[in-house]
Amino acid sequence: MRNRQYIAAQAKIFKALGHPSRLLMVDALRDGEKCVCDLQALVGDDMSTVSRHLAVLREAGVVAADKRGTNIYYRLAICCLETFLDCTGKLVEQRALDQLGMLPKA
Amino acid sequence: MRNRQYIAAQAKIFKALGHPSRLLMVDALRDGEKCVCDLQALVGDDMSTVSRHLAVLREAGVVAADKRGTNIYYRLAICCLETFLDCTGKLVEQRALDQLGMLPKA
DNA sequence: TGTGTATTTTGTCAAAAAGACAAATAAACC
DNA sequence: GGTTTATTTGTCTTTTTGACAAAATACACA
Repeated sequence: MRNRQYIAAQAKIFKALGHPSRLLMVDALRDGEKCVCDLQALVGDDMSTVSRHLAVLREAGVVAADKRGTNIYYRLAICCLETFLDCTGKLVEQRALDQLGMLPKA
Repeated sequence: MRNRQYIAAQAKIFKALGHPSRLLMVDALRDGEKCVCDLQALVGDDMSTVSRHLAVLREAGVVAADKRGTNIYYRLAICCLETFLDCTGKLVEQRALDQLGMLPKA
């Protein structure tokens, strides 16, 4: 099923992951759920900015939240991230190595 | 290795995939390499727009290109896309179903 | 060499996203 | 009930992205 709407919804997921702060938070959530305050401390942005980023991730379906006590805890809602992050990580490393390999030419 | 630069480079990959036209092209490339003209026909955008999108994908390391004869052929440069697209696809489907389930409430 | 074809680059503009700050909300707890 | 704490929302400014058109490049081939 490769139609436009389907692709657009998938693109939304990728887009949500396509920001350093958001990816950093998502990456941290691999260790388990965290409250907004934890995530704020992690990325160091203004609280309102963090909240907005989290909203983007929620709307894309990447994370889910639930309130317990005083805090709101976020957790991953996407199961397969692990392998893909490993994969993109390898790609990043490979490209870094390739670029080192290119340097001698200059 | 979860540092900022590394995360940023990974975010760049996600960002590149986070556009409907780009994801559509990437998805099409799962079937094998295609020339720019094929991809342009596929997404239906202006040729210059397609070219820009391809540049984004290239710079993120998602695709690679080589010229043969008159045309430039693009292919996937990222191996693990298959499983992740299946996964995000399932997520999209699940969310669509969930939303249908929500409707009766309204 | 000249010509047509495929692709990329650049200019310009409109639209979307990010970030900062203040204000609002909500819920827990005294 | 009022205060504190955690989070979201409104609004504004700045930055980035995307689309289309026009110009430039590259290059195969007659």
